[in-house]
Amino acid sequence: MRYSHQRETIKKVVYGTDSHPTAEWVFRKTKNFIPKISLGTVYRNLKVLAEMGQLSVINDDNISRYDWNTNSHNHLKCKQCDSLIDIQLVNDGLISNIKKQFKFDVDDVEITIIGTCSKHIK
Amino acid sequence: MRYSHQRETIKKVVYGTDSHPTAEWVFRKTKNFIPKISLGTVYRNLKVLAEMGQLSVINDDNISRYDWNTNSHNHLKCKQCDSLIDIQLVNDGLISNIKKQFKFDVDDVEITIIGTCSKHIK
DNA sequence: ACAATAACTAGGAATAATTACTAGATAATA
DNA sequence: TATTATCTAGTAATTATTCCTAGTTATTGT
Repeated sequence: MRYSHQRETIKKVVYGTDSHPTAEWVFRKTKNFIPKISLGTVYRNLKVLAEMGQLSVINDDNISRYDWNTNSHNHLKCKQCDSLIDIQLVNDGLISNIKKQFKFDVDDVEITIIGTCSKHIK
Repeated sequence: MRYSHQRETIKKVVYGTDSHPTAEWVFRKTKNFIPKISLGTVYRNLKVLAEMGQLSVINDDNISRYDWNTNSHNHLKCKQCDSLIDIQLVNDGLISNIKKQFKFDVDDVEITIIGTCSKHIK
């Protein structure tokens, strides 16, 4: 893996927000630093960064969003403002339970709580 | 909402499998009964059936899959065979906990356990 | 049974997100 | 500094899905 200015900049952009941005958003932000960057480059580098474990990919309503937080964590998704908020749920015993009950080797537990955030509860 | 042979057939196809099929799969299967059905019709009717609460939509790796099981339930996703298996996790107190801790009104809890199913553990 | 009509369909065009391709640019290396 | 393997910009292609439209069909009142 060779050094690339584009990749480093893309990484900094993702690391600089908690908004779980889309590729398009990262593209627009990165253009501020590298005006001639192309969308394909953004997609390719987001993918390799994810493969290297330097960021994680969230599947939100059939579009990919990216997250600098690679620790296992969960999300609150507000239907009103479409925002994703990081939370940490403790699932003590869940994984070993699944393993026992279903003979299923767990790699990851994805939990998304869908609803309405405090800002939008009337 | 008028009766439609196409919609009823699409519904039967989804209700006849546990495989959480994609629109494409439903399209191919439905063609066995209505050879001239169009993919657009399948998409439109899967959408209205979901809106009517007669089936649910699962977001799997940026493609939509459909499930006759509209009760709240969770999934095991095997990375080897790409299958989704229904499970029922009890989240006693989780929802009220979220409500209290984050002032977040919960509509739905999506849990997907990713890993390797019993068939593919070596 | 029949006409009127609103909802539905097939077929294809359009859109959105993402990936693939290619000629030229650039980082690493000797 | 020359070589070269990897990377990029720009664009074409692909995939999943939605939109559009002329024609079809289920429903309703007569």
